[in-house]
Amino acid sequence: MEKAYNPVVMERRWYDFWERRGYFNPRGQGAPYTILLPPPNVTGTLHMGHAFQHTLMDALIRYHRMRGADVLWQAGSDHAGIATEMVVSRQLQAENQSRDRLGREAFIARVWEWKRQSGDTIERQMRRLGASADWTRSVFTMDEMPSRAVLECFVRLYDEGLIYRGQRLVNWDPVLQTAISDLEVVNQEEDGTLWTILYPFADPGLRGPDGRPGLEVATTRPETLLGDVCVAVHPDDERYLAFIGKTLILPLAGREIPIIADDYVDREFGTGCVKITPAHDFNDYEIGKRHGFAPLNVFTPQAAVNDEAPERYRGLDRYEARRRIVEDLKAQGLLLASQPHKLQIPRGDRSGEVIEPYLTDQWFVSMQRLARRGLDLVERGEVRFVPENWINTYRHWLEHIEDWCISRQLWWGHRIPAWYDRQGKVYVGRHEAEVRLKYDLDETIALTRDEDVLETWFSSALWPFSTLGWPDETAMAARGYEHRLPSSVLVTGFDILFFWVARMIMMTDHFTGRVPFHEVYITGLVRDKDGQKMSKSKGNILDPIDLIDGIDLAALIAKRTTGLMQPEMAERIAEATRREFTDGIPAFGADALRFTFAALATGGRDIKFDLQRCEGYRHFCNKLWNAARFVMQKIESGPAAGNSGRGVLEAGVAERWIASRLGATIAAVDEAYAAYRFDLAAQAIYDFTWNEFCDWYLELAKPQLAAEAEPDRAAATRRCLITTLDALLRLIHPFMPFISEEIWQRLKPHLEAAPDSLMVAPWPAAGGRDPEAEAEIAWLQAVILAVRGARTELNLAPGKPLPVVVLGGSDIDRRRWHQHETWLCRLARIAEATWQAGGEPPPDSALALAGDLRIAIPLAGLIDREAEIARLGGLLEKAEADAARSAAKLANARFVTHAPPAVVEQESQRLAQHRATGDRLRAQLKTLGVLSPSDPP
RNA sequence: GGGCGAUUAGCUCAGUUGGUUAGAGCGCCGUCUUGACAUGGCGGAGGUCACUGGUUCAAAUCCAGUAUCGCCCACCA
Repeated sequence: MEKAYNPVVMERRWYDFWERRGYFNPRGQGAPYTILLPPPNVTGTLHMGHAFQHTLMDALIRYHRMRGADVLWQAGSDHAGIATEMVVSRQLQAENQSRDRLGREAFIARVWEWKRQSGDTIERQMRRLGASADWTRSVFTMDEMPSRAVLECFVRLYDEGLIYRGQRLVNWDPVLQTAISDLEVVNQEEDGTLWTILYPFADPGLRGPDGRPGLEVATTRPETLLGDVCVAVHPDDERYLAFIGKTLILPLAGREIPIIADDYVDREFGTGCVKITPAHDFNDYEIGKRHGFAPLNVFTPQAAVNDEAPERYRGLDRYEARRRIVEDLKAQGLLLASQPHKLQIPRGDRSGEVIEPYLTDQWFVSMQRLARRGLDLVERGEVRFVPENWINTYRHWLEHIEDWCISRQLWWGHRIPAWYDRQGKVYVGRHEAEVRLKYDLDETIALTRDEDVLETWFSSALWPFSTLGWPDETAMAARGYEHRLPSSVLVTGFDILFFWVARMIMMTDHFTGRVPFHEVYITGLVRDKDGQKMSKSKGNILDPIDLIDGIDLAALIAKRTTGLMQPEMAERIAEATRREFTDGIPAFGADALRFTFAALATGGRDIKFDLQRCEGYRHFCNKLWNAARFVMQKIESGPAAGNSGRGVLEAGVAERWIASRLGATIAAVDEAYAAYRFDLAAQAIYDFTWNEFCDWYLELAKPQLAAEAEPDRAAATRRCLITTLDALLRLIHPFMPFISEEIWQRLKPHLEAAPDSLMVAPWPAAGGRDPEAEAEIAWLQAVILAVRGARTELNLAPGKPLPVVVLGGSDIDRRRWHQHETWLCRLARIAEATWQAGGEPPPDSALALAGDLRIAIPLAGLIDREAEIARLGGLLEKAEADAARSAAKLANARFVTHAPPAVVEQESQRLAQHRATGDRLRAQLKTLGVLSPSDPP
């Protein structure tokens, strides 16, 4: 084996090997275990969030595959309507072309072309990460199979009355010119102005509460004034009681509008008078409805003023109209005040544009009934969230859900299966022929199909069963519908809990009567090392591929600064990047990256991604690599004991110990997987590998391998090296598939009845513990650590073997010492040990304490007396403080009577131990000439 | 305005039902080119567990409140 771990050459080797052998496909045996890949959008490339989630999914998939399950990781991708249209539109713009000039058909052809060339990017990246998804079953949301499910569901929901079409106020993006759902609107607090406008009374004789000839109305959107239908006050507001039912003259428009009472109005805010514009505000829409006012729409779809408004304002953009209206009001003396005001601005999550409430015809899914079921299923535990507190968020949303606007005025997506006759009557069916048949329409009636498409999340909501061939029975049988639904677990981010998870639960239940998955593991967000959200505009994105392969500084800066929405940020981003990555990013390899993600995945909270962590796990790979190299050298240098009972019996205490520790580690890892605690699993593996296998077992093995006089022992040791490394590699494989396979393939010739690949090798069983061996080695470690500690603290040459005198101790200590003398001498660098039954240690010696043992290191002339006195003094101080604390506890009668006997017993043993330690230290100090260092406590 | 979460070593985080002297990695200090590994070995320093009060024999852990930060939801013009 090469001396250093090198991921770059190695990781290329294995992926094709696995895939060619069909290991990614279900094997058709065992209990089903299924994960649906949240289909990534075809717009982009893999980002850190994907890599994180994919790592966890792949770990689960590989783990369960090794445990013998019939595993399917269902791959796929999403057409991502708006996002993809935007990407392609931007490309067209760069070519001086446009969507509208191209026309619907040509545009869609163009998007398909983009999809084909970019759709593979994510898959390629996932392969680099080692994702063992079944690519042969990969599904795209606009493929024929899922599209059939979309049609079917739409038609059924319509026929059941759960889908309806209607004119409603919706969130409208005036730039993209499409409706979007509530969830696609993000409210941001921004600076604005609150204007106070005087609406004059129609009756010139009237005076308002402050003596003015009208009512003062506060608004943040004066341009919508043109669409006002009334002014509302609170029914109990004494200031305005007298005016309810009177009328006002709408400024600039000159229309007469009434004053009404509605308890929606907050008397404390502004002037207590609210202008009501039903066509341009969601609340006003409701008030208008309550009081029988028809909405008056004064905007075009582009959010310019339309012909309903006075001529002076027609055609003006909404902001231009605002400016002009404020100006005109001021000129007429009707603008009473304007003050800075913070307000929530609704923006489209994709376009970033300010969203208009806008009156249009759209398709909706009626949510009440579906939501009740969706909530019920989770409340009853049929779908379980991990961490479970997400149920609160889920519940709150479903309890306050509004009907879902599913139509989009776009071209890229599933076209709505609705047709209209000349009178605008709507007919819904799977295709035109079915519609004619269903509604008895002959050929003389011209039908035109609805121009709109369904929003992306509609098809996503059906994903758990549309990928299984539903509703086509043949396809369902072929795809294993019966045992793949529900899937085992969904791994996804909280950001799409409503967009996707909730809707899948509702739709899957509605159409199949099943839940889509048993568990939802909700991951946190991957943030940068300072906790900032990673985004292109902040310039702090990391491409997972760059962590795997490495990237130089120039290329990284180029990547971060090209294609920015705000090019002026480029210099600042470049500067920050230079500061953080002076030498670019080194190649960490996919395994180290994956292990980092696993180690950071603590119970669903956001993770700050720190390169140093990744570097640490690359070192871990190197450690593993070198441990394997050592094992390979040793097992190739002589025979190994067989797997027979005899070999096991020959195993020494070190072998029994490492087997016991391995068993405990496997149990811990199993437990961690069951609880989705990837961090704990990674920790257990890391700890075992480094701190037990490498630091102790390999060191204990060395003298056994070198003992030529004991060939059986060496053979048993070789056997143990083989079995432990084998099990360890299996344990590591779900997190680090490449390095584990690479090493395992080299180990394979030494294994009996091994499969072709580690990937399909069985998961190791968590064997029983061996308390006797654990106690024995714990004793050994305590002695070695005590001697080493004393040596270094006294600045004794670390390499030089020293003679020691051992005092005290029990028969067991004595037996253990003699039995393990080889190890003690080697690992603690002891030249020779002399046992002394009792009495004083040699003068001028240092003392190491391990349990009841006193180990004196006589070093006349070499020892720094003052240093040793200081060291022992420190230890004594601590022993006395500990003893005092225990004594105080035991002196407390309430403790002795209330605490469980075991705890009291433990405490008194502790006290005895501390006192004994103190006595020994005092005795030792006395031999160094320190008289009565302190009185016993 | 509601809801959720966080606050533990210089940094990033563990700490399961209350019970040794609160742990890990990274970083830091000292030391060692010993035959798997300097991407390493050995040893070490470093914490009033945000704050206040309460429950308890015993609190990082349970309860109440406070502070700071973050996220989600929400119709104050």
